[in-house]
Amino acid sequence: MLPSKNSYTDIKEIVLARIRDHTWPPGSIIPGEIELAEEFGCARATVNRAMRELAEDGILDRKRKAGTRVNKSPVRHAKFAIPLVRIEVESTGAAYRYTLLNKKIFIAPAWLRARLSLGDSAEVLHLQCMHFADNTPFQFEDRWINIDAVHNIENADFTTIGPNEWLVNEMPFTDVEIAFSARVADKKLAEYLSLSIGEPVFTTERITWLSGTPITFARFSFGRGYSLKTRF
Amino acid sequence: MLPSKNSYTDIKEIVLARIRDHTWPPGSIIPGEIELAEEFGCARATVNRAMRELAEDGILDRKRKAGTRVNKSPVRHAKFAIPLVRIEVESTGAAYRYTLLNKKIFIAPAWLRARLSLGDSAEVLHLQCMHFADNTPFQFEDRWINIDAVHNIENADFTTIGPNEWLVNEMPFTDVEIAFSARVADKKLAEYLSLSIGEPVFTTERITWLSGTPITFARFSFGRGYSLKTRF
DNA sequence: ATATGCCTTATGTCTAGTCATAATATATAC
DNA sequence: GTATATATTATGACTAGACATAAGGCATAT
Repeated sequence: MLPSKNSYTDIKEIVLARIRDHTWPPGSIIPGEIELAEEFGCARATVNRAMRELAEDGILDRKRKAGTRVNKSPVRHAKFAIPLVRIEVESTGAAYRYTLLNKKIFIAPAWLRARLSLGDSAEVLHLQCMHFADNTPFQFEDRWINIDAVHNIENADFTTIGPNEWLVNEMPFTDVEIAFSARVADKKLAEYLSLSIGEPVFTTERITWLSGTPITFARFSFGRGYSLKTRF
Repeated sequence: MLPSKNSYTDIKEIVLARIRDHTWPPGSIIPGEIELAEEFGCARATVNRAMRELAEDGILDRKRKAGTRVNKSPVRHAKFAIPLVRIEVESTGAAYRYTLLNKKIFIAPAWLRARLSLGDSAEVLHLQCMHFADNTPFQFEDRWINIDAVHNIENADFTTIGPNEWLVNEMPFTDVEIAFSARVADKKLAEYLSLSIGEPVFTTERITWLSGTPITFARFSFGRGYSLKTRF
């Protein structure tokens, strides 16, 4: 029986403390919600919220009937904000500028069909564009859009607004896959980003789907020294 | 007045749909929880949960009294799992092997003191180690630990268990900063990771604190072709 | 021994309230 | 006009219940 004042954040703290001092060692099952609610002198819903959030953070593993366990390998979850490039640039105080380099409709190449599970003759809109911060190259965007899946695509000219921003506003999506990697600058990329050939380039790739239908594949290549940060 | 069956996920869907079809354009204020609860025929708590989760996802911006607004720049949040290297390697089916390369106590160098806000004569334990997947280099770990902040550090020899795994099990932390970037392989790194000098290396850096006290700084350099993926 | 279905149980979700708190808007005092 | 106190209001947190659902375990029939 603990003192009266117990919020769900307090409960989270207590549970975390018990995990850290090995009262509840990794892999062990912890008492049920009802029992904990009694111990903490609060409603089960309050315990539930605390436990749910700890499970979302990867600290606990919950299963109906099976109960709640302390996660064996403390997989931490880092949350990254994925803002629009424009916002990201503007938030540094720099002026944002956008340029469309290429825009053309293709039959999807084999590698793209494989990535997006597209049919043999699927048409895609291929766009290449640059995002600048105070006129220094910030990001090169290489994007393919599945034309069949995106309504209204013919009404977008992408000369003033980037495909990312357009899609975010016009096109809903349900699933996203993001990958981060380090790549080598080839001739084209070096030229666009004012790099030397062979320089490392921080790259993110994104695929989005709308309930199973692939919408778009995009590769973002960042300028020299870019670093994606998060704190939590 | 909508049909009866309304869960908080349904409400999220409806709200998202209204944002996407511009019923509630970006920046606009949306009806209060009580009003929405009436419309959807459910309790305010249910609307609250839907709205809270949408706010956590960066879709909405909520403030007491001010009300709930559609976020102007739809900042999406990507969640990455940060597992232990060992688990990451083992999950690919490969055999994990760990080697300690160096272990020595130093007076913290200036750049580290600046990063961790350490005093002039603070002592740090510097460790370098390798993580292998099936005997191919997977990750090089370069780690500095603030000795004053970590109890029991003298009892850890780090020959069989990596510092990351040891710290996760022994040392609580409250704040983490993670940065991702692409770097160039220098001579040492190329040697450790079986790369050529100048090759791009995917790098993550991590700093952790325990309620304001810096615990450790670590830089992880990954082998060729590594890519950090997430899906949500 | 094995497969099927039922029962139990812990979590998941929900309701209809209450009280708390932060931020705005308004009224008041100077 | 400006600063300060006050009322209002929307979200935040919580309670004590309820029913839903998934999954483990047990009993039964084959």
